[in-house]
Amino acid sequence: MTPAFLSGLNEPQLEAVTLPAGPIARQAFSGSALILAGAGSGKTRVLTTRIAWLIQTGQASPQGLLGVTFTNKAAKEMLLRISAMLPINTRGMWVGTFHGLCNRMLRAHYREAGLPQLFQILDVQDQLALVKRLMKQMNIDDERYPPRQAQWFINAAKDEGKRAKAVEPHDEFTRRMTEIYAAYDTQCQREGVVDFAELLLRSCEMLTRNDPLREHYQDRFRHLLVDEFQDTNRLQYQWLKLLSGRQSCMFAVGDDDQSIYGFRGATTENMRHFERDFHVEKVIKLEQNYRSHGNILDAANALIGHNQHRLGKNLWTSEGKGEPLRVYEAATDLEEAAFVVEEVKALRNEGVGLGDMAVLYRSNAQSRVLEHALFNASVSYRVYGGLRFFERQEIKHALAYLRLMAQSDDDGALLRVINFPTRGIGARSIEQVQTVASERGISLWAAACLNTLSGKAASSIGAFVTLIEKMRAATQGLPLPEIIEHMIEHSGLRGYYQNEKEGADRLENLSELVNAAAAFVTENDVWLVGDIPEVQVDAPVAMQTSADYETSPRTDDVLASFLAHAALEAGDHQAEAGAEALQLMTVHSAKGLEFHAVFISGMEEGLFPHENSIMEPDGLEEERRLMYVALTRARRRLYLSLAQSRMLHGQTRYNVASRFFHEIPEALLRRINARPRYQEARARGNAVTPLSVDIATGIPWRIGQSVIHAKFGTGVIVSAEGRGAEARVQVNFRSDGLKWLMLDYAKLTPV
DNA sequence: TACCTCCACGTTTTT
DNA sequence: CGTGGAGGTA
Repeated sequence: MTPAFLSGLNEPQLEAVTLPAGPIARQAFSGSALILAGAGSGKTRVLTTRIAWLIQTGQASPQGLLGVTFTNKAAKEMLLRISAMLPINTRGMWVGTFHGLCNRMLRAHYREAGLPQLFQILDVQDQLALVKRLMKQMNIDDERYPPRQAQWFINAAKDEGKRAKAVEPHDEFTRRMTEIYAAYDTQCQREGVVDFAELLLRSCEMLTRNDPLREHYQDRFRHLLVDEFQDTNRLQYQWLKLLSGRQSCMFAVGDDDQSIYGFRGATTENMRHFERDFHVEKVIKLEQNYRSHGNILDAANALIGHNQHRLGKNLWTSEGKGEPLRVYEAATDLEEAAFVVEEVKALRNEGVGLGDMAVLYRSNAQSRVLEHALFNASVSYRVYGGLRFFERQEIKHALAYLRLMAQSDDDGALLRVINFPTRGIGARSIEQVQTVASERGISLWAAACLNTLSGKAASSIGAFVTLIEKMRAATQGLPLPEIIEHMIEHSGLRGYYQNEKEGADRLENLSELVNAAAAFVTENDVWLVGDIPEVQVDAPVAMQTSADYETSPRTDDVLASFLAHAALEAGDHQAEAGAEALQLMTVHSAKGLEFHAVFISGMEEGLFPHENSIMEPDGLEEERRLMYVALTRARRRLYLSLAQSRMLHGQTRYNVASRFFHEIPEALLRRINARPRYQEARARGNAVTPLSVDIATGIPWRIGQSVIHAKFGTGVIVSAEGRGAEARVQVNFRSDGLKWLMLDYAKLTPV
């Protein structure tokens, strides 16, 4: 009998879903599979159907498999689809993000991991604050050693699986960074906090060190299924390997052509390593695309074909060719934006939903001009990438109070709120506490609790300590939303924002936090008491038992879970409000999404591909993959637009068209306007400055003029100086960058 | 302590 | 051109 959920799959999809797995072969890991799934080829469907099939056919129990994704959204989607196919409760399944699953594991085995029971998770902001604090304490010059770079260094090292002592310092800079890293780790341990990368690293170390524990999980997870495998970094791959036993089958789905997070340590090498380490016999390719029309796919295939390092695949569709790609060349960024607005309005009038259109750009800075134009035209739009709910100032303050109540050694939390709202604890008082803390190697909270402070500090800080302890005592045993309610009231946050002029929104967000907590409790009650106990291991190691969890969840546990949730799932980048809004986002954010119509704006050398990427080893190839992602977002209509001049960093820049135009067959492109000429643009009042050179020759050289040079190829005149025979122009060449040329000698041809 | 002014900086960012 | 952080001043 064929399960209903298998119907409608195409041949390779079906093959992937029903690939024999398990102990058929004797070789370790055999049965593992790599699914090379192109954009829009039904990757998520294959992954979830595979899970359903494994369970339905009795090859796996819901508890015996592990499903890993990168985003919370993908994890939710996966669970949703599984429960649509099978009548099972997905709640206790180990399906989640790398970080979420690591968090779960570390909570269950906090002693083995060497962590306090209620360890807190630092988000990016918290982490940076800690690094800064530490560097100040260590007297490190933050000019020579910028804290951001230290943070980057630490995360990069952790993503490689390296502790400070494993880093080899080649020079003074890395030596210093390593020092900071070591101190940072010590401090985190002292405070009982972990950053994102630490969740992974700590899990890996625990599993490596603790044989019974590792064997327990290896034995339990017979099937490991990984989404977006091309985005895994070394550490994540190591984690997956540690969880795979001799009986385990790994099912990895990914697309090397959509690997766009190399700058964060993701490496497609993992795909090659995977084939080798897990004895993958056959790579299944999903190449039929269900999203886009043929011309769009042809363009994407042609473009990505310029990359050298590929596993190789070609998308195709059974749909027609559709429309050509529309290319619009504007004189200025303002004109480009105006074009987008007009076209969006036209499409809307044709019946295309605003929410089914997106404007993509390479970098966030490009959104401003677009927003401005859209706002003036009263087109509703939504920009991705703003502050998320749990990252808002008032929410961070509230969370800091909660963190302090749960786990007082959290210095970052203490520093955030010890004088917010102001309660007369100035820098001097805090300094006193810090001195005591560092002298004795204890947390700020512990230092504040000692009676060693003098003068004004003693009483004000004593009052703060009492405040926190009172709130803790008063909320003991209360449901989470009431705890938060109480805290907002008694911490003084409510009072503070009530007096603020712009406090209304913030107060609203604080109420929203209470709602979020209520929702969290409702959604997770089973998880808290029901799931963790089965992680019990009967092994001769000291390990907490299920008994710890069988009673109803302690207030602290619920609070800690909620705080972890807040850190790991900071919320949507912006509320879903008004789905009928044009979507504005970076190409990175667009990954995984699709739209009827897509505008890729800023198709210029220096912007896309980004100038900084050209220097990096795999930089251009990653930019091309990024472009590939951008192209494949569109279902029916695709616009590529560029501006000859654009305001960037307060200066007008003149860029040439992106090289990616030359990598797409001209037959697929339709240029929908004549190349604007600068004179005309100027006449229309656009900022195109005439060249200050004396035009003795009669050739109307102008700033922004596109030219061709016999040796350097195409470029744009960027600036000029001198007159007559002395006249020189600076030209921005596509391949060779900026060059100064004597007008009299260089044989420039206007384009 | 709060506000203001000046200066430096300016890819991408699932967790 | 805008922003955010740091530092100075009322």
